[in-house]
Order: sequence, then C-alpha cells, then structure tokens
Amino acid sequence: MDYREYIVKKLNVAEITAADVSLPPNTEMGDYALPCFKLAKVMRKSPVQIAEQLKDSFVCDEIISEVSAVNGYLNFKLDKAGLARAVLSEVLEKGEGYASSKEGNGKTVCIDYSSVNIAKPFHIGHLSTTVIGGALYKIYKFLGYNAVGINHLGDYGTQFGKLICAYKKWGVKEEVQKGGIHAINALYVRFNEEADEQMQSQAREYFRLIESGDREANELFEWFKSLTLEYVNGIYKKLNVTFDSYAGERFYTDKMQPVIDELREKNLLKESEGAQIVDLEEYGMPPCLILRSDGASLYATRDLAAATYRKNAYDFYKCLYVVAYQQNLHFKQFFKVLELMGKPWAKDLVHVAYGMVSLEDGAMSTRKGKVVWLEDVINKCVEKAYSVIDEKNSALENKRETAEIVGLGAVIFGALYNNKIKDITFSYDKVLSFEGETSVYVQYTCARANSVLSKADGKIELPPTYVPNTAEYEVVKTLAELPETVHAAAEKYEPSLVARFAVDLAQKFNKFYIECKILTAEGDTKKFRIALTKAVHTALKISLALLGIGAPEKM
RNA sequence: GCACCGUUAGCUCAACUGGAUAGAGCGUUGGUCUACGGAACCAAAGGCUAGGGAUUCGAAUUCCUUACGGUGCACCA
Repeated sequence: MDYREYIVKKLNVAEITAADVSLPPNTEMGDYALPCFKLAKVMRKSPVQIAEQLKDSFVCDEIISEVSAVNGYLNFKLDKAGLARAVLSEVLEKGEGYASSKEGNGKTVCIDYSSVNIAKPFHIGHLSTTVIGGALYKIYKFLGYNAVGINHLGDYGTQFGKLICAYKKWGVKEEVQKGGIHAINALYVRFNEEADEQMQSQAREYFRLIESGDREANELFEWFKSLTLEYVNGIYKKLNVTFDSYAGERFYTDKMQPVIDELREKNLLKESEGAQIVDLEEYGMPPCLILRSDGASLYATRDLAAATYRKNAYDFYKCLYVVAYQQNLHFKQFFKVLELMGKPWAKDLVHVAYGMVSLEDGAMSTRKGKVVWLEDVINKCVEKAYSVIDEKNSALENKRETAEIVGLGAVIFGALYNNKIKDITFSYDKVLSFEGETSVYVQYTCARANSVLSKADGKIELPPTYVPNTAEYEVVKTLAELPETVHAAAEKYEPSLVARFAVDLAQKFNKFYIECKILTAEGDTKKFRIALTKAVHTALKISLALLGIGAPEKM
C-alpha cells in the first residue's frame, strides 16, 4: 500500500503530489509529513495557517489515525494496529517472496560484470564488480526481470602471445597443470621481466598465430583459458554469483566488421593521424578510436560490436556495465557513438561505475608484488570466523560450513555496504571486524531470531488487533520498507541500500529483543511478538540472499 | 592545462534527492545478565557538513568560486 498516494488522495488539493509527502525526523511526530511552505505562495496564506486549515478538514479513518499541524508541517500518524497487521500478514503470507514483484516481467536486463582476464588471478580490485554485479543480478530477478549475467572475458590481445612465448620457453606442462592460474601468471610476470626484443617479436608472432587459427597456438590458449575458468568458477561459487554467458572479447572478433562498415556508411568514420576515429569534439570529448593506424581493432570497436550483438540477441530493456569509474570516458564515448549511429537503444546502456580499491600504503601494483589476492582475503575471513565460532559456540555441529558462510558474508558485505562510487582503502582489520554494521551482525540477529522461533512451539498466528509499543512499531515500520528499498536498489543500481536495510532492521529488532520478552509474554502479546520475530527472520534472510550472503540457522 | 568524481564526528560511512533537532558503526568513557544467544543492549562525549559567495520560506543536498584528494584525456583494456 502506498501511503503517500493515499494521503494525497484524501487531501484532494491539486498542487500536492506524492513527492511532496516526506518523512518526519522521528516517529513521535508522525509517520508522514506534508510541508506546507510551497502552498503558501499559491494559497496566499502562511504555511502555519494552511497546515491548520488542512488539518481541520481532514477526516481520520482506519488507516490514518491522527493529524496534527506543527510549524507549517502537517503530520500524519498511521493507525499502528492496522499497519502492524497489514505488514506482518503480508510478510508471513509471502514468506521469502516478500518484497519480490512482477514489475520487471517481460523485460530483459543484461548485466556485464566481473569480466575476468584470462591468465590473471583475482585480486581484491576485482571484488567490487563481481559482487555488485552479482547482487544486481539477484535484485533484478527478484523484481521479475529476465536478468542475463555476462562475463565479458578479457581473452583477446597481445598478452596471450607473450604468454605462449613464455610457456614455450620456460613452461613445464605438469607444473602448469598443477599450479593452475598462479603458474600461468608467474610465466607472464617472468616474460615482462626478462623478455628481450627477440622474444617480444616472437610474442607478436604467436598472437598472430592465435588470430589466424593456428592449431597449436589455439590449443595452448584454450588450455590457459580453461585453467583460468576452473579457478574463477571456484571463486564465483563461493561468492554466490552466476553467469549466463561467457562471450568475451574474442567472441566479437568476427562481429566488428559490420559495425565498422556501418560507421563508414553513415559517414562517422574519419582518418586522423593514420587511425580511423569518430570525432566527438562537438560533444566535448576526445575522439573515439575505432581502428589503429595498423588496422587493428580497439577496445571501443569490440564494445560497439558487443552492444549491438546483445541488443539483437536479448533485446534488452537495459544493458548495464559494472565497471570501475576509471573508464567513465570510454563509456561516454562509446555510448555517444552508438547514439550518432542512430541506435535508439543507446540510451538504455548504463555504465554502473564504482570506486577503486587501494591499499593502505598506496595503489596496488602487480609488478611490485603489492597485491592482495582475493583467495587470501577469503581464507583469512573464513579462518577468523571459525575461530570466533569455536570460541563462542564450540558445540556447534557444522562449524566448518558455518564459518564459510560467515567469512564469505563478511567479504561480500564489506564490498557492498557503502555507496559504490566511493573509493575503498582495503584493510584486513576492517574486513575481519565482526561487530557493529557488518554482515556478521545481521547473521547473528537472524540466528538469534531463529533460536527464539525454534523454542516457540505451535504455529504462528497473528492476533486480530494488537497495538504495538514503540519498539515493536519501529520494527514493523522498517519491515514495511523492504519492497521500496529493493525497488530503489535496482533503480539506482545500488545494492548498498539493501545492505543498509538489513543492518537497520537488525538494529531495530535487537532493540526490541532486549526491551521486550517474547516467549514469556502472554496471550496476544506473545502471538504478536512471535509473528514479528518470524517476519524479521524472513526479511533478513531475503536481504542477505539478495546480496549473495547466506544466513546460518545457528552460528 | 582541460574534463569528470569526491570532501559530513578522531576513523569508516548514512541522511528517503530541497524540509523540522545532520544520524549509525568503530574507537574513547561509564553502565546493563536470577539470559528468549553479550557476535547484544543503554548512556555520555564528539559537527560552523573543507573555506567563501549565490539562489529561497528553508541548503550537507542546487549554482558559482577557492583549496585539498582521486580518476581520465589517441592508437592498452
């Protein structure tokens, strides 16, 4: 139920829309408020008078129980018992489908995220795109969209020629097979350190061989690719993310020519310094390079082909690119080129930009060995979780499994809790912190609620009318916000809203939990509180699941 | 140099998109157990929202400007 619309309808004043209805700073004042200052000009009266007048003509009902006028604000209080019953019965009835919707039915959203490079292990810099994309994927699905997760593999470029060259010179098959991606990466690093001019030219030749379909070169490349995918799939499984397509850059090698032809036909292509470009000067941007002076394609060329392909293959409603803000200009340019090509769907492409990760002593640098590998972070978090569980609840049956869920939750949540555009300075202290605004706090609260529920025998039933106290009412009101929160998270491409909701609800519940006895309460109070606990447990599980985080029943 | 992004409590961040007394967590100090899980709860201290202008009933939020930090700016992705 949309209370803002309801209020507007009841007020029946032409100038007032739902957007004018705001929230008071605290619940004692009311649940909704209408500032009357804008109306002052139109109605030629003081805001205070207007508020008074509107108050006098407002008739309360079973939904809005009280109206007051304070300093030019008109404050509305909802009927607490009615709201509580409406919210709780909805959550209990829908269960883990609460806050899901059909708003996206019939619409496809492509989400390009994670996009790993072949032969490069995951470091913490890859975490954001992976978990933000993964969460958006789940959120869109929850809202009824057909979500298509695309891992746009970085599988094209001269570095693979280098890799093959390095392998031929130094590689040992068994060692690489055993060492997997780290062994491959070591070869690549060694090449960059030791290769002389002769090897560099060999590398270019190997790349050419891959391109021309040479069998040995391609077999080696495919082998490296499969070792990489085997490795990343292990990480994806832990992070709870999935993909529907692994069509990477190579996939588009034969799909670029039509795009280039089209650019030429439409007179957008221009020669400059030997290269083929699209001039974007009149839009205040540097030119978008389509072909190098040696005729080779570029990043933008492949992205143009990929976007075109995706439109044809999926007919998307939106196509998201979850990529760091470093590439802001690139996306602006390539979106603009599509617009100039007359593609009406260019407006449906969205660069979901997020901030960068650095270390406490500066930027990461693979060359200097200043890297924090994601596996290490995951392992440390799981270890820490295990030791905390062992200390606090050593009798727990499945400690290992639980530690996995808790530790991984901390890794994922840490990357999703803040506004995505903010830069992050990675610190182990922070990720390993299990108190306060963390996933562990949310999981703990969930387990706590579950513990209460397991002790409450009998089925859950909601008393017909029960007027909640302040603590209970705060929980109810927060619960009511989940649908809007999920919707906003999708609309703003901001999973952190869901993460914050989870913490907020957990805080409200813990406050209630301390203040109010549940199992030793009596009659309707007991029934209501158990129902409330059940609803909180459900809503917390939903929010964590949308972020890709599990909720152990005990921990 | 130009463009974009950021700057809120000691630290990490919120603030429902222009509304009332700017809120949380961490850290600090002091409290709460005859327990439904203390990974919790309560309280205190901590703010001229980087500085300066402008817009208006009203600004952390919009505009201009300065400072500081980050990112990008032609054949890498």
